[in-house]
Amino acid sequence: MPARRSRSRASSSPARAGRTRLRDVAQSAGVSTMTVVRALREPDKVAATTLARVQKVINETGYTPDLMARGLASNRSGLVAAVVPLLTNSLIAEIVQGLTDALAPSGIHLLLGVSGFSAAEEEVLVRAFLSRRIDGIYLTGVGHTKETVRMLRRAAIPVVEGANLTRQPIDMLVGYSNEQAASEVTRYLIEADYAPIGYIGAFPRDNDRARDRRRGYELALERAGRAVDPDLCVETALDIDAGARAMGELLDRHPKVRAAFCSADALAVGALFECQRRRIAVPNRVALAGFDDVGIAAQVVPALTTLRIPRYAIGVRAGEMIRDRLEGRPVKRRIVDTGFELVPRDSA
Amino acid sequence: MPARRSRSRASSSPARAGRTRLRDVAQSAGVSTMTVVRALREPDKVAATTLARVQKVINETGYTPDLMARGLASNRSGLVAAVVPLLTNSLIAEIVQGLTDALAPSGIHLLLGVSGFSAAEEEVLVRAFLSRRIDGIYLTGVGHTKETVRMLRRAAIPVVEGANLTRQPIDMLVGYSNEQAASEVTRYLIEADYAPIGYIGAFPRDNDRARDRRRGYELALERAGRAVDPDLCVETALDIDAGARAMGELLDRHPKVRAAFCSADALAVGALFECQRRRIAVPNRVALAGFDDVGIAAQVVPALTTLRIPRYAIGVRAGEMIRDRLEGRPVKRRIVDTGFELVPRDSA
DNA sequence: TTGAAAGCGCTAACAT
DNA sequence: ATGTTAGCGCTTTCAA
Repeated sequence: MPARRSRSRASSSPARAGRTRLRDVAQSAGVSTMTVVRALREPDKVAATTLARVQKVINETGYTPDLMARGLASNRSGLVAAVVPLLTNSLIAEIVQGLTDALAPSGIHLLLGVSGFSAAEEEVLVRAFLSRRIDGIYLTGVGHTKETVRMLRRAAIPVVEGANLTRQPIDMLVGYSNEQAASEVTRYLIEADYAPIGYIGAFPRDNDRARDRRRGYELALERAGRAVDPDLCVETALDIDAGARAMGELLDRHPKVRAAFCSADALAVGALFECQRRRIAVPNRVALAGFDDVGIAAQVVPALTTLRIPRYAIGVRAGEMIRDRLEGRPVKRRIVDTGFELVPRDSA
Repeated sequence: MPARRSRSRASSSPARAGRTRLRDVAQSAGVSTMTVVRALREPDKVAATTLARVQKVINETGYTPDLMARGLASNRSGLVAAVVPLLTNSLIAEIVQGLTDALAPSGIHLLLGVSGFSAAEEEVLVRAFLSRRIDGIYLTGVGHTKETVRMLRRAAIPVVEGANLTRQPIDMLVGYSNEQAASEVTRYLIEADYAPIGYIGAFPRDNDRARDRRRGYELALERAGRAVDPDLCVETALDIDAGARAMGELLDRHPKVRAAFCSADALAVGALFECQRRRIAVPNRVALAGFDDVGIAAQVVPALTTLRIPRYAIGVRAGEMIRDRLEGRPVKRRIVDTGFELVPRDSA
């Protein structure tokens, strides 16, 4: 039986075309692979002279470990996934930014999945990521399919749900009560005596944050003894254009609407522009309030009254929680309520 | 020599705690592993009855292939990386969105790296991603360290640089001439007889797009026989706040400035708000032009004159080019010039 | 302080 | 149409 060439294990004779392997380094340095591994990870446990020899070879060859092989052998991929509904939203982008920033120091890489506000798509992504043996995962919101939850529980990896609150997180959670927050903004509008107060929000389907925000709006009205008029509520896509169109619709339907609570700054900003186009004075004829306190909120004229949440910090905290778990540090609180803060400005 | 238990290959006796493996499926179905592989990937090559048996087991066990092991064995990770300078910018987020959308159908996952406008950090990320055996990579812009280029060339994987043009891409490229585009916007301002025309742009360091845009601005002035006054140019961070501050600075330094070319819509929008705060009429007293035609540009009042580039399409095209290469389809054009389009609106 | 051997779960190449 | 075998490049366990 002639030795096969194509997949021959011996690296000696035919000059290997591929990358330098651990074994190549070991061979060149005249040591075993284990010694190289130790030189890399626990240098103190290797004799100084041996260490020097190994490091020299590593530098010369530019050896980099194959993270794929390492992952297979060690049962640790060094990969953490993040599933977000969309990327083109300042709030979400900041959370992801926080995640990558928190994970980078540990050499963990981020696998990004965009679900398009679909729990089914989220499930598909989670399944695929699990196939990749991710070490942890960040999920937007607290609404997921049964199957998503089941798979994640079974995988027994650190899971952080973010940007909302629930009693029964899959594992860990860092967020705030969207319902309470929205209710607070609405109460602020109520106390300023605006009436009627309309609602402009994102589609609630597969979006628990949006649903809870609307609920908060309704709750505040009810608590104030005001009726909730579904006709004053417009639900739409989550961007500036949509916000503008929604405001137009609201104004057409209810020319006398006196205020609008927009469940996202992007929507509020769009609404503001629509008012400006119609020469409707804000806040004098219509007051506007947003949600998230994204960068633009403070800059727009009039500055937007909104609700501040620690956008970037949510991502960072989530990343840290995952890291803590992976590195064996106990996570004190599995549910972190970041809270929120009403930011009254000029638009309401 | 007693058989070791802990890492014993035999899966029969001790009920395996871990996930179902290919071998487990094969065993349960009473076939070899290869038959399971074929059932999964080339079902026609498997007898109907065998196929049914295998699929039954797969369904029952919920078997999912271990992509890590597959990657190691097949030398294909199914991972594509994207390195972007930051995420909290609408333009960039849309490109990444396009990338994931284009890659998803092939089951390729996106590894996200954020470099923070640092070529050195980009290099670190590229090196790490290469360690992970990525199958392809998207890089923002055409300016990279020598070492980044060297590593990528050596890795011989599909590389797409995006959002700018160069004669010598590392491999493939999909973008447009930032210089020409900026020059065109500036020329538009010149022909409208605004003078002097200021410049507000992102820091040029490790940002070739920003550098080229400023060059385009200067070029247009020179071609029109106008002097370039560095004092009319403000460089800053890339967000709305920074744009507002930059505009303030420009107005303070040159109260008579008649127009400003902002090398990104985020900056232009910030500048517009600053003008509104100072009750400076746009475009009557100061004309403003942006760049990118991000969603907000059309909505802001007055609507922003800007330059449209196919934001989302750049990401999609880049993703397709990588896929084509990976799937063995010849890539006709390695350099795709997407072009751009001046969008005159109300702000200038 | 160092090394040998087995194996992570899969695929590629070569049988039959 | 199905099976056998030898790896992918690393880590783990045990031994020296």
